Amino acid sequence: MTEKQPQTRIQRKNTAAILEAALDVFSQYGFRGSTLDQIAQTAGLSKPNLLYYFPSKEAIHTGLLSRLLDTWLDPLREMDPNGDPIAELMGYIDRKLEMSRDYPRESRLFANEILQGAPRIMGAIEGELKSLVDEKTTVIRQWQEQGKIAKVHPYHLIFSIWSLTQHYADFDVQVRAVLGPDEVDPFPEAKTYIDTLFTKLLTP
Amino acid sequence: MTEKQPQTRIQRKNTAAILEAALDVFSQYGFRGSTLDQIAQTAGLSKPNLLYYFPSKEAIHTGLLSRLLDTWLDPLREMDPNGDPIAELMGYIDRKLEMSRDYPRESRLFANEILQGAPRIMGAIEGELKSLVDEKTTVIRQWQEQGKIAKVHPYHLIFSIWSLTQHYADFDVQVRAVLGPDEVDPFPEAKTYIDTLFTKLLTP
DNA sequence: GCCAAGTTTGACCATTTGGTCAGGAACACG
DNA sequence: CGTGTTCCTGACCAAATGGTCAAACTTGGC
Repeated sequence: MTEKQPQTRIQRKNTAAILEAALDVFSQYGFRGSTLDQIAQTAGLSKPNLLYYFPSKEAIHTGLLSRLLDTWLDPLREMDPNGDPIAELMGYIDRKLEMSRDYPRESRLFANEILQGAPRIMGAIEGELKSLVDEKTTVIRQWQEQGKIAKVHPYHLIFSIWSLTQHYADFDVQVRAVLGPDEVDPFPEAKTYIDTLFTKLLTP
Repeated sequence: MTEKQPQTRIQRKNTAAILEAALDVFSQYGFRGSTLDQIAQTAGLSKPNLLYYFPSKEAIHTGLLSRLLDTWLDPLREMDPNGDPIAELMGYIDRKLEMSRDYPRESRLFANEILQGAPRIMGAIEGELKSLVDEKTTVIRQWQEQGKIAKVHPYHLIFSIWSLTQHYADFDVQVRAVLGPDEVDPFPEAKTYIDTLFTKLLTP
């Protein structure tokens, strides 16, 4: 609310470096498992200097999360109630998978927060996220009434999109380990698989 | 290797209490985010007493993980190459979902470990887990050659089963928050949804 | 080139953390 | 009931952790 935008270039540069470093660290170790020293070192700053820009460890984490949630929900927001139902849903699914490929740390940061019981983000989940999902499931239900897509539970449809796409970010090391060293990039095949899956599921 | 089984009843009782408490704590905060004091308190023991049974924090965690992996892979092991393909796969899926319902902490412990890059379990993933998956994907491929199930990427099929079922354990708080306070138990509907999904996907 | 504002740091602090240890309490068992 | 073994604890330790602060150093605008 009363927050001011960074003014000087140094401020802009350093807050960005801190958030970048914090994303690295928090996404891997979770809030409690991460240390300020670790973040400071990754950002190339001293710890007191870090605390010059953010008042506390918690503030950095909160800063990251609030920043994240918005972009995180964008793909779902883009789903157009007036577009072609199958195309809109497949578009959403593909965008979500691309986010897992391009922003795996963000996905893991989120996963870590939820795993720990979402203590710092429950409000946004029960608020923003839930209302967006409520809105979009209503659209999905309409599409189903019109016979445009198969009748499956709308909320669980959303959950399945989240889980299938985010899995490739959150469980990346497992996916790569199981596929073996030959497979370099699992995403192309993942896309094919997921597209097939949802096409078969949603075609009425 | 040179480990001995707990001998006395007190040993049995206390090691069990410790592992139980450690599961509670580690599954929520991950290895680095958990403290011995927390585990000791949850187990109802003093910290030195805890360290009388386990030599270190790491030993408790390792003990938990090695114990877990075996039971965790059981549902997949049970999949019978000579049974009916669809029935066998659906059986596996249902068993996996039941594990998410009945052992959510184990699922979260695993998720936490993978999120952190699997530093303490990589060996088992590249070894035991990978060879089991390799074995079962071969079976799946045979089923596909015989035209018994649809031809989809076997490895990604396994990944999708893991992700969809474990999501209900790992992201439990999010699922419940989005479904709202009326929905008490998301699992019955989840089972229906997932069964539909894989039936549509796998039917040739 | 000066000065106020913005930036950085070393030294420091209280608390927490993983872990040790000597000794005492409880137990098993002849 | 005695005694060796198992079990438990309070006191302790060094290192790490989140955070503070006064003082020094840069920087930008005039």
